[in-house]
Amino acid sequence: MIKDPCIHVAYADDHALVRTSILSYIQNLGGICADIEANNGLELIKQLEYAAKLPDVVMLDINMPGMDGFETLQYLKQKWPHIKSLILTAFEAEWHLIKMINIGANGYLLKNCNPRAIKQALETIHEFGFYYADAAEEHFYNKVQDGKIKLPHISEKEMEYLKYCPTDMSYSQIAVQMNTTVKAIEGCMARLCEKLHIKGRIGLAMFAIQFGYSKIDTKAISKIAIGLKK
Amino acid sequence: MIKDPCIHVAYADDHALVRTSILSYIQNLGGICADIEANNGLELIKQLEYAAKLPDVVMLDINMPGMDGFETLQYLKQKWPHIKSLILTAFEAEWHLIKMINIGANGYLLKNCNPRAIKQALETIHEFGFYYADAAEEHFYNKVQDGKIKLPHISEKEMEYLKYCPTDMSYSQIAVQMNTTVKAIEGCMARLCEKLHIKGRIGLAMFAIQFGYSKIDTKAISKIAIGLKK
DNA sequence: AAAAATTAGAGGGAAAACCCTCGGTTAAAA
DNA sequence: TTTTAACCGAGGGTTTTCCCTCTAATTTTT
Repeated sequence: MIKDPCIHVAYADDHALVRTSILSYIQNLGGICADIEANNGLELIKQLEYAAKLPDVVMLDINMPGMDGFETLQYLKQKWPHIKSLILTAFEAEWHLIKMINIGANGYLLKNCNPRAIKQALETIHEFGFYYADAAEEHFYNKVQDGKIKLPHISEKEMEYLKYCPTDMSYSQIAVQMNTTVKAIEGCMARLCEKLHIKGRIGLAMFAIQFGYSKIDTKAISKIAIGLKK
Repeated sequence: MIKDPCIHVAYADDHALVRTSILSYIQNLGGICADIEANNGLELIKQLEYAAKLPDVVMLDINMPGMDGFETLQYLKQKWPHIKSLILTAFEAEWHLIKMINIGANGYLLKNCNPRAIKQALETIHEFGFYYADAAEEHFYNKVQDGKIKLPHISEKEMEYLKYCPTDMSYSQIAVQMNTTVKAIEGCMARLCEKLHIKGRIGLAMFAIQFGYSKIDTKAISKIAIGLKK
């Protein structure tokens, strides 16, 4: 059997223009072959199931509609543990990085990185199984792996509260939705504030938005603010 | 003089990997020549000032550190009115679109568009001065131009309030920062709610974040939530 | 099985945010 | 110029949120 000199990659990102461009860019750099691209995690998984040849490395965006990067990586690691992964994301948040390391990401790259870094990342991951941008990141990675840096655990109720948090609903309305009492919501909120070292509902709302516990419909809020219906 | 068959473009986007990839992609499509790229508006303008030849079309991202797409376009239209512009943004918000049309953008394209659309957009803008993705967008564009769709006016005080809105500061603290009283803040908030058809401070906070009236430091909130210092 | 920790929820009081009305000022329009 | 309209801020009352304490249930450790 002849050794394939090419690293085969797949890439899931909802920004088609960005996705196609990046794939075309890295293919032009040579040594890399882009076989599969998808708009979100679910699409990617479907394609992998029917693929003649699984990719060596999967590149994943975090924010995607339908199935996001976290869920997708979780599924991939469970179904095809040997496939390597590179997270490609737009914003710098240790929360995301830690979460991804815990799930088992093999590399993590920001979209504002030096363009040449992506080829190196893919090659390093393919060869050694890991990619660090620098020594500091490697140090951080090791600490997370050793359990020295942990994400606070967020319970089901708390997640549900976070979902309603960046909303114009009052606690009594949220209580109805969550089938509980105002007092329960207040407790939920107080505990979250404590474990996240965040002060007040607005802070929690920002947290929820930034880290994907809640989404806001940009398009809708835009229309409301302009005064168009719906 | 020989006619230059190539459309010269410049592109400002803080995501270097995305920027380089997209420029490389469109150059490969042919007929387009990428001369200048920058991390933000200020960098772009500096480069344009010393450029031997100004580009035909400038592509702009909206969210950029330092100088964002709005400020940049405003400056460009005032200094070099003949340069055409194409806004390239990740998220769909009529608010942004209207603002850009008002400033004088020649085209507006989402990053999740069909990759081929970008070449067409650049060519159409270069030739005719405008690009619409479809008839609906053209219709919308005309309505904005005719003043049939307007953005509510936001006063200085209101903008300042919006800046502090997605914050854990209480109104009394904000009042100190803004050198005014709690009552003034409350009035400010009530008027904003009315003109934006938004209910409550949290809603306004979401609005402020989404439309660039305030920024949150993702990195900082992430560290706080994990419990690391700073 | 006892002890400790985690999670959930209630009470009550203090503080902050919200709502409605109104007067005064400035700026634009008739 | 008179009228309109937008902007800013105050008063006062209501609702919501926040904070502190305490109890109960469940889970984990020892």
